[in-house]
Amino acid sequence: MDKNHTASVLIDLSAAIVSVRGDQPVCLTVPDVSEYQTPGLPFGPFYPDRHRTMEIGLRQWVIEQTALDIGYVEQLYTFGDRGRRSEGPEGADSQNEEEHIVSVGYLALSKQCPQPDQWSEWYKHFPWEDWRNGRPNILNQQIIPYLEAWSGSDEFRRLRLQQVFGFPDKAWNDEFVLDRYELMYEAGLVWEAYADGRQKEKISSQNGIAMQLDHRRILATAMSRLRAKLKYRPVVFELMPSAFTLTQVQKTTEAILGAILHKQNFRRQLAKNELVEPTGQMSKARGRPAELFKFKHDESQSTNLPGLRIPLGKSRNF
Amino acid sequence: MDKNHTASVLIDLSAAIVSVRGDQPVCLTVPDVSEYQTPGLPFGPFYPDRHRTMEIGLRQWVIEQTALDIGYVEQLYTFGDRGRRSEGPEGADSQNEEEHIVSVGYLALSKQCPQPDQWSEWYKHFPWEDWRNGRPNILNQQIIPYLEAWSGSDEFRRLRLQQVFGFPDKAWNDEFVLDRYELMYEAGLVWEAYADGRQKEKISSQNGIAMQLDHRRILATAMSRLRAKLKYRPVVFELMPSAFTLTQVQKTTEAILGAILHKQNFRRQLAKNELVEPTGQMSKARGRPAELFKFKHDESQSTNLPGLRIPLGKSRNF
DNA sequence: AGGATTTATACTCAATGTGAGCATAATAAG
DNA sequence: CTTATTATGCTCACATTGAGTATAAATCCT
Repeated sequence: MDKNHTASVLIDLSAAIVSVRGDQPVCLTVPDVSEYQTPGLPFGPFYPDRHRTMEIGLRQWVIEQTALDIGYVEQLYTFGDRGRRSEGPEGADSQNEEEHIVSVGYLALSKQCPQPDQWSEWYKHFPWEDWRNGRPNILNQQIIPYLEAWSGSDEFRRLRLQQVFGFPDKAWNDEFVLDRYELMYEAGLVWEAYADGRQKEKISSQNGIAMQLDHRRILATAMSRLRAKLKYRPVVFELMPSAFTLTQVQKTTEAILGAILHKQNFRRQLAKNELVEPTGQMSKARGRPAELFKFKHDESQSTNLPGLRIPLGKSRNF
Repeated sequence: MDKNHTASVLIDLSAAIVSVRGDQPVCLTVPDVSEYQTPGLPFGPFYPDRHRTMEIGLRQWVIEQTALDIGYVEQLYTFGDRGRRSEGPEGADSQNEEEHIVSVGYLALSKQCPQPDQWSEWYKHFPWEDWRNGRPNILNQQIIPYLEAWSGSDEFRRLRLQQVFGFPDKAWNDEFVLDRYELMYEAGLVWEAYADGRQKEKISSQNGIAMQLDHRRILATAMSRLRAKLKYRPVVFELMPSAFTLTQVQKTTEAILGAILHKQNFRRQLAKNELVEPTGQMSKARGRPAELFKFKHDESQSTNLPGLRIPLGKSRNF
C-alpha cells in the first residue's frame, strides 16, 4: 500500500492540565525562555516502543515532571498543521527540515494545584470568556468594534461574527470558546497571528496573554470541551475534594462556565440525578453551616452518568 | 527538551466514510486479501511535507482513490496503540520492528454511494445496534447470556454491563456503541479479540462481521459520534440530496440512530428550528404527495446550528 | 445580648417543551 | 369508488425549567 514516500514524524503529547483555585480555573504552564516570555503548555514526546498507548505515555511524563495526581484524562485533538512552528517573523530555524511534528492535545483534570506560580488563570488568556460579573468590557470596547471593521460588508464574515459572538441579538454561547479564538486569530486580533506571520504589525492591544505556538488554541479547545462536557457528564467532581458543600460544586461549575447559575435550580438538578450523597458532616464557615456531600461514585466508571443540567442565571445577553 | 530518544512514527489516516443507502447506513470498505477475508476501512498515509493539515491530506487521497464528494469531515480519535498490529495468532511479521504506526481516525459523510459492493452495511457489523424492528434477538439469545457469565459475581463488571447495555431495567442508550463494542471485546465476544490474542479459542458465534485490525473499533467510534452529533447539529443534511421530503429526513435519521421516531413530533422539531424551507415542489410516490424541502443553509457554516431534537418512539426497553 | 449579615434550604408558580395519540387530507392501486 | 397509503394539522396531559418568595441557622458587630 505504497508506504514508500511516507515521511515519518515525531509526536508530541501536549496537555491542558486544568484545576480550579478559589474561584478561578487555572491551567498548568511552563515558562518561556525566549524574548517574548509567553508561557506554554507542558508537553512531552511520545515513545511508541515504550508506551502501549499515548494516554499511558502522557500520564507517564506528567507524573515524572509534575508529580500531579491527574484522574480524568481525555484526548482533545491531533494537530498536523505545519503552521505550528512555521515561519514566524524571524523565520523558522528551531528545527531542521526533516523533522515534522504532530501534536496530540489532551485535557486532564487535577484536584489540586500546588506551586501556584506555575498555574495560569484561564481568563488571563481569555478575558472575554468570563461573564460572571456581567458582559466583559473588553468585548464592547475592543473586540467587537475591531471585528466589525474586519468583517466590513462581507456577508459571510458578518454572519459568522453574529453566530460565534452572539452579536448583536443572539445569546452568548459559552461553548464557542474555540470558534471565537479562531475568528479572532483570522482577524489578526491575537498576538499569535502576528507570531505566525499572518499579521504585519504587532498587536498592541493585549487581548489576553498569548501562549507559545498553538498552545492557546489547544487551551481554547480544552475549555470548549470541558464546558460542553460539564453539561452531560459529572466531570466537575474530578475537580472537587472528597467532601464538599453544594455551593462549592456550584462555584466550581460557574468558574468553568464563566457564568452565574441559579442556586436553587442547580441543587434541584444535583438532587434529581442522585449524583451526590450526604456525609453526615457539616461545614463551618460564615453563615448557616452547609451539609457536606461526597460524589456518589458509580465506582465502575464515571462515564455514562447523566451530568449536570445547567440552570442559567440571567445577564446572558448584554 | 530531550528529543534524543523520540522514536519517529508513520501516520495513517483511516476514514469511516458513511452514507445511507435505502434505509441502511453504509460504510465504505476495502476488501481483504488475506485468508480471513475481513473487510477494512480505507486508509492512506499522511505526508507532512505535502499537506499542510491532516484533513487536507485525508481529502486528497479520498478524492484520488474513491472519486467521492465528501462534504462533512470530522476527526474522531488518534490511536497510538501498539495493539493495532501486534501479535495476532500468527505473530507479527508484516512490518519490521522500527516502523510504528499511529492511526488517526476520521468520520466523513457522503451523499452518494456508487459501486454498491464496496459499501458495507453498519448493522452487519453491529447487529445488536439496530432496534428499528424491536429489540434485536441476538441480544437475549447470545450476547447478554455470555456477558452475564463473563461478569459472574464481579460487581464492577455487572454494573458496567448494566450501564452500557441498559440491562435489565435501564434504558438502552443508542450513543454507547463504542462502549458496548469495547465491553464485548474485553469479554472476548468478538472475533478481533481472538485475532489480537486475547482469546484462546476462535469465536464460533459470529457476533457481527469482523474487520481488519482495529477498524471495527473506529467504525464504532464513528457511529457513536454521529448518533450523538445528530442530536445537536444538523448533520443529517450532509447525507440528504438537495431536495427531499420530511419523511426521507426521518428515515435517514432513524437509520443512523437504529431507532424509530415519532413522526409528528419529529416534524415539529424541524419546523421549530427552522432547519428546512419548502422548495414549492411536490414528491410523487405512493400515497399522498409530500412537499419537497431543502436544507436552509446558514451559508457561512453549518456548525453552531441547533440540530434535531430526537422524539423517541416507544419500544426502547425490551 | 441582640439586631444585621450571611449562607442554606424548602417550596411555589407560570411558561415551555415533550411524548403520545386522534383526526383529516390527498394521492395511487385495485 | 373503495381501500391502502402517506402526509399533515391539532390536542392534551405531563415533565422540565426559569424565576422567585419564604424561612432557617449560623456568624459578625456594636
